[in-house]
Amino acid sequence: MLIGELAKQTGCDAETIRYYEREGLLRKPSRTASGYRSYTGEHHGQLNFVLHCRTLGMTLAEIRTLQDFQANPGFACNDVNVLLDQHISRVKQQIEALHLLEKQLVALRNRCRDNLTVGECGILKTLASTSAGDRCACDQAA
Amino acid sequence: MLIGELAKQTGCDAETIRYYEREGLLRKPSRTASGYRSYTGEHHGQLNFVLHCRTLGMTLAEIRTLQDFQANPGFACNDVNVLLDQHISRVKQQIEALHLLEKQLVALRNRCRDNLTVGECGILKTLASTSAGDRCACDQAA
DNA sequence: CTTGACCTTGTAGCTACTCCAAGGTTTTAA
DNA sequence: TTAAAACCTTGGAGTAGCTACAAGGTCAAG
Repeated sequence: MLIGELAKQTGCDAETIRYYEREGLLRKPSRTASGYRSYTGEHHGQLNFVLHCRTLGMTLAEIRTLQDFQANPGFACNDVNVLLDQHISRVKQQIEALHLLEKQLVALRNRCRDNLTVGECGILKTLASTSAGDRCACDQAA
Repeated sequence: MLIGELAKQTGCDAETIRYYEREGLLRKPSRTASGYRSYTGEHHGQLNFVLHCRTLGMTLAEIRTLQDFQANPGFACNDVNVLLDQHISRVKQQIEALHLLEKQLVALRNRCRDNLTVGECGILKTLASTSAGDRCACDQAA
């Protein structure tokens, strides 16, 4: 199977597949006589593992860690649980930060319900007037 | 005021201040005889505006747009409202995606409540077995 | 035998910084 | 007076996770 076919089957861009190979997340495939990458079902499975982890928001480093676990089936899987728990709590933090952010944005938005000029706009006034000390801890939110 | 002083007053790193200047978000300050940047209260206010927008998760491009509005006080501020509304709906989408993500992660985590070996771990099995077609639309979540 | 669809490598771009090196300036202390 | 510490300068590289492009090689169909 050439890279285009694997890309089609997995829904992953061919450039991204090459990128994952460079990053060591995908075993290097054999090559055809003309140098084209030639993939097997095993590569397909490995790529799906990576893609699945990515949709769950894991970083490439985390995925690499999970792959290391996979390579050592006899080890205790507690570390897998820990990794996942950390990831979950990170997601929870993000959600919380975004909720706070949303509240602030809606409050800001409510400062200009009318159709005024930019000079009178409560939103821009608020953004300009607030001092840096009032900034909240939601920097991580974005 | 030199850059270090402005950094201290605003809580913004000096390198970031120089970066904002390069990116056109901060007016270029005058220089001392020895070439040091010399800031005024106006710069202080402008930087605070940028920082405040950043804590609200706005991109630098959005902030530039808002600054353009500021420069034209006579214009209708409706576009400001639109920009903010778009930003709010983006944040809402992110929150939703993260909620979905969290649910999936917790479900995944529940596949291994015991202390098994990696080979028996339900988490890795699930991650490996799920096909790409099952991937959800939460890619934007991270 | 040429057109088009594929593949290759290498490099640069994206966001919003952050860090570093190599050097100039200013202040402070011995 | 001089030396060290604490500033400042520019330019360039690195971060994550791709994405896009250029310049070229390969292959099947018409």
